[in-house]
Amino acid sequence: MDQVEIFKALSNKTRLQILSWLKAPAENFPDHTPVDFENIGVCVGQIQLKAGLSQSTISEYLSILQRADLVCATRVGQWTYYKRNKEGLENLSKIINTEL
Amino acid sequence: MDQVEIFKALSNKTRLQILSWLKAPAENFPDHTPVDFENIGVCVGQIQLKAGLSQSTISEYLSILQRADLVCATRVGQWTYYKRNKEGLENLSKIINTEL
DNA sequence: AATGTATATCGACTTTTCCCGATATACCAA
DNA sequence: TTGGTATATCGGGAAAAGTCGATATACATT
Repeated sequence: MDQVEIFKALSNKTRLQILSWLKAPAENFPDHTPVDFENIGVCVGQIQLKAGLSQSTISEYLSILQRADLVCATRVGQWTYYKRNKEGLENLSKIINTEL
Repeated sequence: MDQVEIFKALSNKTRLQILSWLKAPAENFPDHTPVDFENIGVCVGQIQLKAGLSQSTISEYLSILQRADLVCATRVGQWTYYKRNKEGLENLSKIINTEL
């Protein structure tokens, strides 16, 4: 993954918020249907509701975050659940600590 | 400093390169006039030469990095020397490790 | 098969970023 | 004070990102 694309993914207030929300899904999505979102994540609709932007925008934002390896997606039925990508975030941390 | 602005500053190939060059100025700017650039940094002209973009572009890029607290500037005579901002980079690392 | 719900993709418009050349400013040297 | 060098700022045109509504796709239910 191109480093620039990682930072581009993070240079948007809403996308940064999404990532921070996904760090603590239970606190940030208390109304989420009780699937095991600590493991599979939060569905697009809940994120959209919280973000207050259009469905299409949030869907695109999530795929930008996914392309940057910052979140990962799991499709279950008609829902797509997104959660933090731990490895991608650790990789980012390493980039900052060793290359910049 | 707004977090988004920090990531925006980093979402450009040239600006990322500048930051990585400034991590090891002695290796990356061997032709630099022997001022103590480990301490005060590298002047704009040398960075511009290495980046291969126009003077105005590099000057602007450096001020974007400075506004994001990623580099700091020292004016000496007609030169402005830029170096890494250690604190700003540590702060960024902390943001990623604790908030994302 | 028909309908309903969740998400993804498309087309368009607006705002922001990229990057330049030209000009301004600051400093130095003769 | 005149001219030279280094950097900063300004104005602009092209490209990319932000964001939407409309539409497509995928799946579930009847």
